[in-house]
Amino acid sequence: MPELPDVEIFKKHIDSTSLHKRIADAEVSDSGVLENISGKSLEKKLSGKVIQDSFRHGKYLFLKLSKGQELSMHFGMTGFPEYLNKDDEKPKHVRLLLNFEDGGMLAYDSQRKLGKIGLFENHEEFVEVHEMGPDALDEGLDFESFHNIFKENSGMIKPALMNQSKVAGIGNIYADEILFQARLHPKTKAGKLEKSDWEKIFKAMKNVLQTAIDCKVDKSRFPDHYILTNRTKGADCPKGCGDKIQTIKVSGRTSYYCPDCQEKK
DNA sequence: ACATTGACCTGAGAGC
DNA sequence: TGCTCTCAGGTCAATG
Repeated sequence: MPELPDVEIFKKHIDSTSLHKRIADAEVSDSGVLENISGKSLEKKLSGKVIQDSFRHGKYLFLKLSKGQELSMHFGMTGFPEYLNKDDEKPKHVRLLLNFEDGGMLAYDSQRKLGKIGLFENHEEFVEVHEMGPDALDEGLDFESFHNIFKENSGMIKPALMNQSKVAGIGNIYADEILFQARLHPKTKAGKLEKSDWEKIFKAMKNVLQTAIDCKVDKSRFPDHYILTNRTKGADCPKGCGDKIQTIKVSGRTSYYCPDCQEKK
């Protein structure tokens, strides 16, 4: 589930519950999710630190700790953070637990362990090392720079949008939504797109991602004309064109689209 | 350079 | 109820 809007909601959750709290101690219950550090050493580095700030870049979240370093969190397909009060029941697959001095806790849960936690100097360095593109909602990412990133691309549009080294934050669900709103078939070759198509994609990208955040990624709040509210094969096209939603594999991932609204170029 | 496939992990849901 | 099969919102490496 965690694409850019989900992670932004995670960030807000952490900001409102865990910011400025001091970690009394940390428990790594599965070091399989650690990226560049051992469980013991991460526990040691975390204890006594205060979470001073948080940042998001694409699907990654960073917690800035007192005395420097930042804890990076990626959530894979099934991960999420959850703040807990003393007697709250813990989620099922906690891999890292931060115990705050005040008795509260911040859990990092990841059922499938596809996410990663690490400790880095700062998120700017992290983004560089991982060769990530600009965040999709970065205000500095205007249409010109967006167009420049993609215009030479020769592959299909959907995998290009999901490529984190071009623009960071878009995954399978939101790529489908962006292309549905821009009325472009997911297999369209990027090279065939005109500037006006890129403008549509750019607008749809900013709009869809921001809307998802404003809706707190709660499906029931999304606009009716969004495809992700009824991601079902054979469902009626939410634009009311009369056609039915179909699925197709695009670079290994299932894509939902409307054959009538999203004609292939 | 790009597309495709499988691997990484685990669990939910469908079908029998 | 229990078994097997398929699928899942992410990424990475290997192969064609």
